[in-house]
Amino acid sequence: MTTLDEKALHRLLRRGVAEIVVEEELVRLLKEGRPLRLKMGFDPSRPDLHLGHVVGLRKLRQFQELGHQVILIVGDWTAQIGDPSGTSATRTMLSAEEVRANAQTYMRQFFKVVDRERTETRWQSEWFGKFDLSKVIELTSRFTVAQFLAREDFSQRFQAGRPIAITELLYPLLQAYDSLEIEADVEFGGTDQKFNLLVGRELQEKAGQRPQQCFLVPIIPGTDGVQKMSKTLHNYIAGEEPPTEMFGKVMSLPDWLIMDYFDLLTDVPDKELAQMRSQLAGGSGNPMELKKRLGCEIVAQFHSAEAARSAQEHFERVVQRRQAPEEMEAVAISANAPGVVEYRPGEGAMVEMDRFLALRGLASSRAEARRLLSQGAVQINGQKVTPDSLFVQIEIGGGGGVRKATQGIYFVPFGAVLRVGRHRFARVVAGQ
RNA sequence: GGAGGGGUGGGUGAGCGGUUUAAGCCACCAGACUGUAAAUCUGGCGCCCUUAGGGCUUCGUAGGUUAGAAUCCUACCCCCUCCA
Repeated sequence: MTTLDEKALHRLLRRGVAEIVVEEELVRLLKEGRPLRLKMGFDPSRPDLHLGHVVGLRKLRQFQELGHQVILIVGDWTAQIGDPSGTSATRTMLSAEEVRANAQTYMRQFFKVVDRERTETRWQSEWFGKFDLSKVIELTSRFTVAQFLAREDFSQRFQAGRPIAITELLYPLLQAYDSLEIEADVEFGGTDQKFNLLVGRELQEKAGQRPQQCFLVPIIPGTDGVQKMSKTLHNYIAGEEPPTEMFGKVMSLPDWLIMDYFDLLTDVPDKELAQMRSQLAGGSGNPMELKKRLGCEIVAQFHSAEAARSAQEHFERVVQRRQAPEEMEAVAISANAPGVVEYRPGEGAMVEMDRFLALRGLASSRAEARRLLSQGAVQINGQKVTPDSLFVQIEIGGGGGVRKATQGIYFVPFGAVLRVGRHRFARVVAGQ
């Protein structure tokens, strides 16, 4: 066990913490000098892990560095109920294989942050698999409806006349029982988990166990800057994203989120954070530069420092200087491919651009391709394809079936870089 | 068991016989601008056909009434509330 000085304690219990119940007891536990059992649950119906979760995982990691033990609970039973915090549609039961696959996906990301050596993985089915009705009754008998209605989410819905499924009431109980089973000393969760964690605390106490401390971490806003990061709101940065995308998403964060992210998702020392804050406030710091640093810090955690560097280079090249990326997808043009009007071996081809873009997946439909063209979003070798040039009159075919096309025929040379919008690039190559 | 409310485009949420591919907002896409893929501004945002223009498809599902339906009728499915 590492000894605990005041500075370490401060870092552990102040930064990136929303609330601790009960803090004095946690401090006492930490000073006991034995490895604490830190509980963290995970819902295997949603294996994706994003930065919102990482806030808590980083905290677990910090505890591990002091010698404590993480117990990761795979919530294969609670997953079937659905977390009451949302609009909770009925969940479909997951097969054992699905749960296992999801758990693997999850852990692959989980252990990018948390130390595998100091983690024990437990499945709820270990204990709930042999739970019988008498135990359910015993468990439920320990709590009252009034207690549950104290929870804001439940009481609001109750008063608004919105439904609360019975199983939803069971959810916190099952989660609480997990704590009892593994004899958790501390349970971690976002502030929205407060109720659930408190139920665990209470259950342990009623069962004669030392009640767990509840460690609540802040919920971070998503890339929209307003709502909490979540998959359903499509405002998340996933742990599994490729470096360039992860970096790009960080750059697209609203500026006002920069410091929160630094605070909760990086190890940049408080002193530096304070500097950054004053820079931002005073207008002397460029938010873009800070965001680049943030992007690097985050990408490095999930990939590598090297990946972070090249992601930044990619950003500077493609976004800032508007140059083509080094690597891009190749699109082959052959003589009789759809959209090709005239094929010139060794040179390139005349193509109906809208059809071409749609068929090659560079636009989602022909209508979409037209929109992009008319908005000037398409470039060939850096040359903007202007709407005016849409109306080039060209004769197609020969002999009897002469057809006149008056729209969107362009010459695309082999080797050309095709750019659609800001993000999509392709290199044209000769095909069969 | 009884009474009632509701199912609309990725999300909210209007519309409640024609002027409706269906308001507004959000998300998203593009352009401009910029020290950022921030902010801001502008435009776009079902699909197909050859631009103009035309055609098709969409408002829980299936039928029906009508010159015409997201809007009316019938049946069915699903969701919710209240009383018991």
